[in-house]
Amino acid sequence: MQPIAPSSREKILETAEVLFAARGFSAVGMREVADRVGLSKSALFHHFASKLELYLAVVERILVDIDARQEAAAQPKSDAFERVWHWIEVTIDTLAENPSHARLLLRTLFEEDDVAPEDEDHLDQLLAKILRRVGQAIQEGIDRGELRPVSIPHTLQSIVGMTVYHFASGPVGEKLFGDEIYSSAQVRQRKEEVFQLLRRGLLVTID
Amino acid sequence: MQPIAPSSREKILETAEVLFAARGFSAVGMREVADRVGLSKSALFHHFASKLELYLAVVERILVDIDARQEAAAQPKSDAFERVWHWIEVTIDTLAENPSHARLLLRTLFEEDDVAPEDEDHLDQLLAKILRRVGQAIQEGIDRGELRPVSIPHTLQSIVGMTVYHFASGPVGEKLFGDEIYSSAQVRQRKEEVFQLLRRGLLVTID
DNA sequence: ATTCCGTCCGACCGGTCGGTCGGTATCAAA
DNA sequence: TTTGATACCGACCGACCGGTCGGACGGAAT
Repeated sequence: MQPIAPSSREKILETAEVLFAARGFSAVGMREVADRVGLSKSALFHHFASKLELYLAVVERILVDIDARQEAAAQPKSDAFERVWHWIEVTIDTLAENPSHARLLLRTLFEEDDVAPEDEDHLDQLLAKILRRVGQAIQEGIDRGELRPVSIPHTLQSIVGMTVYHFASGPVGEKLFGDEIYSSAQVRQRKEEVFQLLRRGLLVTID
Repeated sequence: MQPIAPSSREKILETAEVLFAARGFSAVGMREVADRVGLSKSALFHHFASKLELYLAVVERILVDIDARQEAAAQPKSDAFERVWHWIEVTIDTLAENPSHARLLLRTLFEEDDVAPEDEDHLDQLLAKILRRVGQAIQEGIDRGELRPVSIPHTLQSIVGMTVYHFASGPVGEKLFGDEIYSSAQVRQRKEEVFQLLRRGLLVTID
């Protein structure tokens, strides 16, 4: 299913991502996507069999991107917390770079699945892979006595909440931070705040 | 605008809350709400001028409830962190009691406002009041030297992320916790995990 | 008995939704 | 030069959307 041609398909995906991220699946019409891309609505259905398929392709693209970025980030660290933090930092970077990722990700995390069983499974596996990577690092830290014996699922939820939600919180976030959530200074501070909170919260001994 | 009769209006609000929370504003039709309540669609428009007004009424109801619960929770605590934590605990209780609250709240937090300026302001003020209450308590703790000099907005975002997101995360949360997020045991553990993370993360000296 | 009002309904409106269909232009392989 | 596949379009479809309208029913006040 690759040789359909890259250019238009890619433009459709990018445009749809922004719209879906901003307003959600059902509030975005195929007509609107088509107009923004500069194609006819029929052309969209040439590239994607249905609206749902387009949506799933958008989500998968994001998950694959995050997974690849985490994978690419080498981790020669021996320190358990440093390894956990390294992955979190990479994820924060990708979320801060493109807010649409964060918003769309948050949607898929808490929205009821209207999804077909087949593709749902695929996306779930991608997501599980990303979470498992961080979860296992925490578990190893606990086993080695470096980290407190926290609940892995609960800690993952906290991490997701502190990262994905932060960069997805649109109007409210902008009200709290004055429209500068995504500025490099604010991103740096976000990292620092989360880092301190997690370090003190997770480590057994703080130096 | 009170003597419209409580019964039907209340049933509409409750039904709409569940639907809006599960699938969002645009994915829910007035016909569906009407059918679930057992009324005709026209009857809904008798009680609420438009779909948007119904949605705003649902959101306001939730915010007022949370605000009232926080207000009702007396806080004779002299300890700064205990006061902060007390409010967080109350909020966690209300979110855990009715998942629809958490989900709908999360939606309004990060979804773009399609809202009219007037009512938007009203809801924003309610939300700001709830956040300010916790924020000021943290600030006082910092001023008194009990809490680390953290960024108030960032800390608020972290708290929201750890509480609202957790109880709003539908399928993903259920996959992590085995369909028991809202069980009293899991809620208790959630409190404990968040408590430990915040206590160690915020306090200057941990005893 | 009449008036009035809150509550509710069925029928209907214009518009938009996701999706289909027949057809055209292009280009490469035969 | 024909064939076939890719990319695209305009016109169209049935279903459904939020919202309106005129009227029916019942109880309370006059």
